[in-house]
Amino acid sequence: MIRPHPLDRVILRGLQEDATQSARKLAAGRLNSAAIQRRIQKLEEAGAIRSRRVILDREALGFGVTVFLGVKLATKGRVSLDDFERAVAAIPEVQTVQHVLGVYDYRLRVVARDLSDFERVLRRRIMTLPGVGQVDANVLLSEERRPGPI
Amino acid sequence: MIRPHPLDRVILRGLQEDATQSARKLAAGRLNSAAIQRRIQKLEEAGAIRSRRVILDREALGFGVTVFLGVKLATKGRVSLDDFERAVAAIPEVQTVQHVLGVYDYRLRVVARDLSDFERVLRRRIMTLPGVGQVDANVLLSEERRPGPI
DNA sequence: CTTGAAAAGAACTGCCT
DNA sequence: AGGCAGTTCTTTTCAAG
Repeated sequence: MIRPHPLDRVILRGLQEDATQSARKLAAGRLNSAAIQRRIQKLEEAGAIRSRRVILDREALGFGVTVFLGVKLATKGRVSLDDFERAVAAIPEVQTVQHVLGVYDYRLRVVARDLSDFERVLRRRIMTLPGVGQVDANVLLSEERRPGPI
Repeated sequence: MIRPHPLDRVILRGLQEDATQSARKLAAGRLNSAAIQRRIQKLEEAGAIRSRRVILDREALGFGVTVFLGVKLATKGRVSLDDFERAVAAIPEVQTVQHVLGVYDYRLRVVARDLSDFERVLRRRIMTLPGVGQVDANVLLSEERRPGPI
């Protein structure tokens, strides 16, 4: 397990907010940019940083509807989990697949152009998935991502 | 609304997987790096790209437990929504706050070091939030993020 | 583990097609 | 809008404290 140095925590927090920040800005006078650079590299090698990605604005791109689906499977053998996951992977509108333990078996983040587009996805793609039992839905109104603990 | 050029779709898809990719790699022989560069800048100005962030490996950092909470409020006036959101914002373990319409009123992504740490957060932090009614939980087993439609 | 400098690479700009 | 070339900034590497 990685126990990040206090300086590393500052770096990780900064990169979480904006990954384009140069090492020089992250240093902010406290340290040399090369030192920060080395710390970032160490963190990446140690696996603390999983990936660097762009977050798209789906609404600006014409996908104004985001819905979270909670799925309960009707049949839960190992094969049915594999089948379900394989079939879900073929649906382009599904942005995230989470295998969970609790009220649901799977949670899906689904994006669509509008509600009627979402209905199409739900009827043709989701409800026809192998092994699907009950499906609950929540429509996203607003979302705030926060740094979380480090 | 932004209607991205086919080339832009390729670029956005690439940047979603790995935002460190240089324009040269994204071009991949098809185009000049400067052309890609300009397209990326246009996309950023148009608001297609919301932000660039690092995704941390919480497990590697000692936060092995991720739980999704579905929260139903007991009282749902405008004031209680504001109160709830303000109070939630003060909990460092809460990584995401989603205001939703459907089965729940709010969905929270909560990270903790282990299950007993999570119990502490749940009892001391979540259940004491103003206006909280019923709380459902799902423990994350595995997660797959996919590109989604563009 | 930090510094400072030098080398390599990527991003941005103007001009041309 | 794509290509080319020059400038600037960032990352990377390395010797040294």
